[in-house]
Amino acid sequence: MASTPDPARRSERARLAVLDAALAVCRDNGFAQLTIEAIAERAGVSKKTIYRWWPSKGAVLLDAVADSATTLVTYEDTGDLARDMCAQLNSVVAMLTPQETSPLAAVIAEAQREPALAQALRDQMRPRIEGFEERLRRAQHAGDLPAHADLGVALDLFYGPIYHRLAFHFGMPDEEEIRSRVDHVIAALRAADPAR
Amino acid sequence: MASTPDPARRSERARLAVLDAALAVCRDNGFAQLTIEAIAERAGVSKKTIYRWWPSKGAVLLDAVADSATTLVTYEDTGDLARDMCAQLNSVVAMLTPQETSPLAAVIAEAQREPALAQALRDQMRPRIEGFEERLRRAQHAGDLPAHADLGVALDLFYGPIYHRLAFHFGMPDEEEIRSRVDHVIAALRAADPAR
Amino acid sequence: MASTPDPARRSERARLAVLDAALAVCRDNGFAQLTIEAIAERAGVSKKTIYRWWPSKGAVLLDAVADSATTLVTYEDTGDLARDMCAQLNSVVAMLTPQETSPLAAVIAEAQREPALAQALRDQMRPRIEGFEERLRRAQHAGDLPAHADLGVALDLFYGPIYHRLAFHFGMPDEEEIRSRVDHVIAALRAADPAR
Amino acid sequence: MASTPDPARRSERARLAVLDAALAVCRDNGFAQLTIEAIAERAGVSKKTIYRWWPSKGAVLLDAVADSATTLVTYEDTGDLARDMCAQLNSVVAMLTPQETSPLAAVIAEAQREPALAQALRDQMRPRIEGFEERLRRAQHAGDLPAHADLGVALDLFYGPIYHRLAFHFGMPDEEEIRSRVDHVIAALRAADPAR
DNA sequence: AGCTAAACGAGACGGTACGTCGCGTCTTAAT
DNA sequence: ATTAAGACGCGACGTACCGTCTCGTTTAGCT
Repeated sequence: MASTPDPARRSERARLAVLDAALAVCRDNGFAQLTIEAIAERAGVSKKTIYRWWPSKGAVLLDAVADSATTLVTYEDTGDLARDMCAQLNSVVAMLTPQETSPLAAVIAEAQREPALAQALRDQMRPRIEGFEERLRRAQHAGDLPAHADLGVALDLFYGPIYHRLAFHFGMPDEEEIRSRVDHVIAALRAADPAR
Repeated sequence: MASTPDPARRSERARLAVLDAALAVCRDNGFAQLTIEAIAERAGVSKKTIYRWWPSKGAVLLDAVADSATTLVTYEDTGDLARDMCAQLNSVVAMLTPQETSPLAAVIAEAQREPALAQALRDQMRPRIEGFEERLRRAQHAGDLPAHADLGVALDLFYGPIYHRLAFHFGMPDEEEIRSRVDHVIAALRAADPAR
Repeated sequence: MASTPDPARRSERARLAVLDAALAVCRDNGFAQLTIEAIAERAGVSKKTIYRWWPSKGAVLLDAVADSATTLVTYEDTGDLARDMCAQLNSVVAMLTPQETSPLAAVIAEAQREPALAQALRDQMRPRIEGFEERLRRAQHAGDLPAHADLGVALDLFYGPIYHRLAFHFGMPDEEEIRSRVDHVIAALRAADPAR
Repeated sequence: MASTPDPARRSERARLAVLDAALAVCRDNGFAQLTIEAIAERAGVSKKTIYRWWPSKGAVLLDAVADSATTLVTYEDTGDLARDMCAQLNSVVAMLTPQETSPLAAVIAEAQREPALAQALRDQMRPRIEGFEERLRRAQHAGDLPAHADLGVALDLFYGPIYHRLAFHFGMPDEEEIRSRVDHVIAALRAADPAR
């Protein structure tokens, strides 16, 4: 059995060239022009090499985005929850701006077509969500949030505005808008009564 | 010059067949199989006819979705804001379930590729948003929400969770989850202090 | 059932452009460069159009050769069998010269790889062989050949030298060589004793 | 400079495995499946090894065929020219049967695409042709053929029928057909008058 | 009611990208 | 240094849809 190639023989040069090219094509030519052939040509790599190591162009892009966004996994803790959340959300917004040429936006869009990519994207999100929850738990211990605050609700409400805007191309929220939404969400989490 | 066809001569039969076929293909075969050719074949219509009346397959789908979701424009007013919002959001969730074959989800996904479709989608959303804002203003007059509540924040926070889930295929929220998020948002809107 | 396209809708322009391009590419670039893509590009035609109407590149070439060699079907009858056979064989030799860029040689070579093409080639040869046999029968009636002369042997011996040379790239026979072989064959047919 | 490898270091095991595999793949899977990769896999040899020692897959096949047909170089001399020629031709026919999987037929077909292989094939044929001519010269000395018989004509006419059949897939001649053609050719060579 | 111009079905067309195959070159590790 | 293994850049393969374009054939609106 030899269905999957031997990773030991993999060319690091080709791998990096492909990931770079994927980001470059997306940034320069937009999502629509982002084809396997364009990536291959820009990377100076054969299509075969791409297909050997990635199942789809979405997977290439996901890898590329993941490589270029490792910082997002860790959540700062300045002691000011609102400030930390704003920093994090503004980083995400920056990655999604401009929406038409954002590799991350492209991955998300592609995931709507490819269930397999959606799965991979979700897997890749998991550590970030854990970082998020950890930060929130620290806030709970610090007394910034009540102990009973629902972290699932928090995740949806903190991140929801960004993806609501993304879905309908309403334009990404600016820093002020982020701030007001963060404040609302923190207020909600503090006000919520689990005994309702 | 006769670049645009005469709408008076338009075949209603063909129009309905196309819209039905678009929904049917999306539901039966999923987003990936949703091509103009598949719609044309299923509708028993020539591709030319589709291209004569719609600029793209996304536009067909948007029309089809709009036709099948006219009820969403108007917001109920039972006097209970939380209940009304839950009803509305549950309707949206129902339209997006299952995500893989939801025509609305497909339109949103397609809009990520086609800026023109994104524009059309936004235009088509406007009356719904106005309905939403109207309902919220009634809530303000009824004293359910403070007069200074930010309707933009409200829109993002009420709808955000759905599209956050959609983007990453986290699974649509169930009724209970909707309820808890709606409650949080209403609490946030009540708690927020504009003088901050 | 609609596996084969409707010939009534076929574009004559495209058909001729393809056949011309096939011959041109073969003549200009040689057999090795003769690809479907090269033909399509030269013809200003999409690959799909070629695949719609021909099963393989060999079939295209066979059609092109057949169109350009209709004259070979009919055998002259000047009353001089040797002269007529030489004329015919020299025509064939001309079609096979130079061997490296001869479309007919290419068809024959391709037929070695594609049994289906070999069949088509044989079918397309049949009327020529009938013309050959008819000419020989006239020679028999004219007393130029004995009545018992074996036409199968005649076919093999008249044409054999050309294809022997072709197979091993010995160089096509010139007119003098053709003449001597024709004379030998006629002598053989006259000398043969069926009662052996 | 070390462009050519050192033959002394050549692995005889690999060499034989490659030649065997070439014949085996040709016989088992036919000409179309006969690729360098298939040979390498079947031989348990790396592609690099093949490319180190042979310029092309045709060359491999030619070597393989030559190794397996050394007997054809020498012409028997039983004193009966017709019988000896029939024996020789029947041997060739046997090598070309069945045509679709005959390695020799494959070499000839391949030589139509690769001029370099055609040259090598011709070179490899030379000793056989010399054997042929020698046999014919003995026939001349024995009085079986006239002294002025044209050996070039003889070569074309004796071998021509086989390659005529091969080119058009008419089916190889059986022993009886070989016999009748040989008899005709001998008759022609005896009848020909060089003073014509 | 008949005429005529459009919209219609069908589907061929020139393209672009797809995902695959085999080529001939190359790199690596193990004899 | 040659070998087995196999990744690599390359280019052609045959396919799928795209959006455009004829074709006859309805069919709707005007005479």
